Amino acid sequence: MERSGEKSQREKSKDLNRQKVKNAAAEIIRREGIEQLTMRRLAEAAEVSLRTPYNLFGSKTDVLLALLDDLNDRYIAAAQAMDGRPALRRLFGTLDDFEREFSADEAFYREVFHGIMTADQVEPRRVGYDGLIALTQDLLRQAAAQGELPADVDADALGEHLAVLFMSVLGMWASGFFDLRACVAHVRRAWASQTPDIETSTR
Amino acid sequence: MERSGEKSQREKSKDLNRQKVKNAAAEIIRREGIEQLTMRRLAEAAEVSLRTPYNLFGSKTDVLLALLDDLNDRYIAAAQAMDGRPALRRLFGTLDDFEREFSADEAFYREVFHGIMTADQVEPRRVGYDGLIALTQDLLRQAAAQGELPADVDADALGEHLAVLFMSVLGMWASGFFDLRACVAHVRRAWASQTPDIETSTR
DNA sequence: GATAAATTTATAACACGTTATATGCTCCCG
DNA sequence: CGGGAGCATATAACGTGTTATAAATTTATC
Repeated sequence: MERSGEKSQREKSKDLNRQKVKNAAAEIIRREGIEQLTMRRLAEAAEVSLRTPYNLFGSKTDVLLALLDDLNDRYIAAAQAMDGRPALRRLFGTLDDFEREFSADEAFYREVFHGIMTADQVEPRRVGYDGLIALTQDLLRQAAAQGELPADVDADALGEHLAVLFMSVLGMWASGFFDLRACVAHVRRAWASQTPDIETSTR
Repeated sequence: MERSGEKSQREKSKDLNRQKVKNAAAEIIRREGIEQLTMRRLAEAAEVSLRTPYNLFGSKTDVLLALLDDLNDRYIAAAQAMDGRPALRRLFGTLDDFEREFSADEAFYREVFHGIMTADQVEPRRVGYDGLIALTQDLLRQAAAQGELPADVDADALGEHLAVLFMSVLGMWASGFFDLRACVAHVRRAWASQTPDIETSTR
C-alpha cells in the first residue's frame, strides 16, 4: 500500500510514459496536424508500444482530453485571481483570459477540441461542461448577492444559460465555422445582452 | 443531349438508386440506431453494391446530408407561410416550427445531425449554415424596415449573430448535452434578449 | 443492331481505432 | 532473494470508411 503523497516506482514509471505520450501527441499535432496523429504513429514517436496509450489513457479521445487537463484549473484560477472586482466583471474577465490563452495557440487548441468533439460519444463531464456551468453559476450568485443583478433574475438558470452559450459557440469554432475572434465576439454579445449594462470587457 | 426538365434513363436509374439508399439508411437508423449504419450494411439493405453509395453521394456523411435535403426548403417555406405577420414574429415562428418538426422524430434527427457534425471536416455550406444566416438576416431586414428594430441596430450583423447562436446550440443538442426542449429554450432566451420586447412565441 | 461510353458490380486491399493473445520485464512484498 | 503481481511489448486480428481493379451490365449513339 502506498501512502498518499508519495508515489511508488510503478506509478512514477506510468507518469513518465503518460508524459511521453502527451508530449509526442502535442508535437505531432503542432508539427504535422491532427490528421497525422494516429495511434501507431503516436506510439512510435513516444517510444512505447501501441497498447500503452490505451493502458494509460483509455482511448485516443482520452489522450486529447489529457492535453487539456490543466485548462479547467487555469480557468477557475483566473476567475479567482480577479478577487476584489465585481462578479460580473470577473465573469467577462474569464472570456478575456480564454481569448488571450487560446489565440496564442489557436490552431493547436482547435484541432484538439475538434478531435474531442468528433468522438462517437461526447461525455459532458469530461469536456468540462459541468465545471463551466458551476463556475458561471457561482459568479452569478455572487453578482446577485452584491446587487449586480435585478432581483427577479434566477442566477442559477442564467448561469447555466450563459455557460451553454459559451460552450455551444466554442463547438462551432472548433468545427471551423469561424475564428476565435468571432467566437468570443459572439459569446460576448450574447452574454452582454443578458446582463445589466456594465463595461463588458476588462481590456 | 438531354433537354432540361426531362431526365435521361441514366439519370432516372441513378435517382432510383439514390432513393433506395436514402430509404435504407433512414430505416436502419430508425430501427437499429446510427451505430448500425455501416456502409456494407447500408449497401446490402439498399440492394446495391458497396461502391454505389459512394458513386451517388460521395461519402457516408453525404448520405446523411441527403436525408436532410428538403429540410432547409421547409424551413424557408415555413417562414414565408406566415406572411402577413410582423417579421420578428415570423422569426420566432420558425423556432416553433423547428421544435414541432424535430420533436416528432427527435432521436432520428439527432443521430443524423450528430453523424454529420462528427465528420472529419464539416463544410458550413452543406449543413445549411449560409442559408440559415441569409434567412435570418432577411427577416431582420424586414423587421428593421417595418420599424420593429431600434434604428441603431445593424440588422445583418444581428441576423448572423442569431443564426450562429441557433446553430451552435443545435450542435450541442446533437451531441447529447441536452434535449430538444432545452435546446429551443436556450435559443429562445438568447434571441429574446437581443430583440425588442414582443411576444416571443406564437403558441 | 453494333459499338462505345457510363455505371454498377464483385473482390480485394488500405489505414484507421481498438482489442486479444502470448511473452517478457520490472517492481513490490515476504 | 525468490516469487508473484503489475505492466509493457510484439504480433495478429477485427470492423470501420474508403479506394483500386477488373469484369459485367446498362444506356446512349451511330
